[in-house]
Amino acid sequence: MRAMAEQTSKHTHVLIIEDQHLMRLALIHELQAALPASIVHGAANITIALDLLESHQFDLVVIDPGLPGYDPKSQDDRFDVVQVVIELSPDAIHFVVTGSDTDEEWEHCQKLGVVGYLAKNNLRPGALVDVLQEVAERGYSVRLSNETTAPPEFYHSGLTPREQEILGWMRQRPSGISRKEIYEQLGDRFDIDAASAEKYYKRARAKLLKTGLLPKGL
Amino acid sequence: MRAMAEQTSKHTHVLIIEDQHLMRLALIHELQAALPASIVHGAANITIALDLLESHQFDLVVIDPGLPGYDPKSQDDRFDVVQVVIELSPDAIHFVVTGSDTDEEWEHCQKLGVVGYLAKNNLRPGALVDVLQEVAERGYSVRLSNETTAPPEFYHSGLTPREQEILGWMRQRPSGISRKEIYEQLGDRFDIDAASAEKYYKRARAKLLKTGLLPKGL
DNA sequence: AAAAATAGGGACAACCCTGTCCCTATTTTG
DNA sequence: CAAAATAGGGACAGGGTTGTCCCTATTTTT
Repeated sequence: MRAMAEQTSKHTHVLIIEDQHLMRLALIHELQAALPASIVHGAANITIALDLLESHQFDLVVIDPGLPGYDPKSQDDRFDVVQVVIELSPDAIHFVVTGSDTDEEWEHCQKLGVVGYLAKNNLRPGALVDVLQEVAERGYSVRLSNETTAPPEFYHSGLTPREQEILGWMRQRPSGISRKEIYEQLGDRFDIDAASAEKYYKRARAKLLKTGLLPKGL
Repeated sequence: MRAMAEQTSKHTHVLIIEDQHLMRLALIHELQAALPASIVHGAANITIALDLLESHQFDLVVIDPGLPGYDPKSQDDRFDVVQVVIELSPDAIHFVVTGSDTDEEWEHCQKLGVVGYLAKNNLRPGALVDVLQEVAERGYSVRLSNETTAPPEFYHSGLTPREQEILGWMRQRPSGISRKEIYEQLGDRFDIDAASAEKYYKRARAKLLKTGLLPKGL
């Protein structure tokens, strides 16, 4: 009485192949945020990945070719992983995520069937929605390594995520822009009232003041 | 009227230097979980890091030596980053987190003053508490790369974190162990009632059944 | 066959986060 | 000076998560 049609649901089935545990978890979270109705599987090594590929059918597979057991300096080894995975999931679309990206590797991966090539370096929270959309529109998406000018981050254990987020944006306020304008931008961005954004900022500020520590830019 | 004593609070001040955004975020979360009363700063590149090191005093600095602008194949470049950071924060303890660890690099880092050397490969969620304790007890902690036998992971967008967690543990149940025993272990581990753990598992199961998808091991 | 384990629920309080609205001083800007 | 912006709050509803307790069938074990 086994159910034959296991892929009847409307969910997107995703597989993440990545040996760094924290990165794999982060990618899983990113994927779930980008694809609200999704089921995401994680594989820490190629053995598990092959098992899952044989027993499930995926719509999207994300591969980090830098797996243990393969020589990280050997391009052939890296491509082997990608090629095997693609052969086992011919109907899925495939992304490669890597810490050491090169233009040549992307070109080679593209020939193997990869449509997304993303440097870990250039993969920010929330960026996957853009990547997915770009793939849908243009057929591929490439984000090579990029020395970013990200502002310093500040995390206080007493703040809620919203407060953290609002505070992060406020700390990037360019001179000449009033806070009020930021509140409006934030309200627009998060689809909340500007007054609410203001409230969050004030509460965050109050918390930091109480503990005697708020960053320079207020 | 500037406040001179900025480090009066009881909080632990942490700096994470890591160029991969998702990994940096993950490390920040891990640190906040491991050090409940902590203030964590993140730096995506060495420039920001140096700025922060000059303007703040840290208790713990976590460094990924594989920063852009440095030749990843050059050991000298990697050590340079570590050395400069240590010189600018002589009172802090220093961890190195890297995707490409070697025994020799650890030995060299140790001479520079590093007390924690962790392969990203071998850094699981929650592991930092153990690392911190080991450092406190033995003075150092090393976790070199390790081809782990992690079980496959399964994430469904409709499950709460607790349900996700309980389900993850339940899926690893060895044969011969009853679910009830797992409930008791979980209750012990999360400091909740075994009955609550059972409840979470059942609810998770119900949700998966409703969408027509539950992993093989029930 | 009796006992234990399991499936599949309902009800409920407590808590936190979110989001909205409203208020008054004080400071800065035009 | 007058107007706008900012600091620093209070109150409150709604929602989700957590955690506890309780219930009845069905299945498995002993």
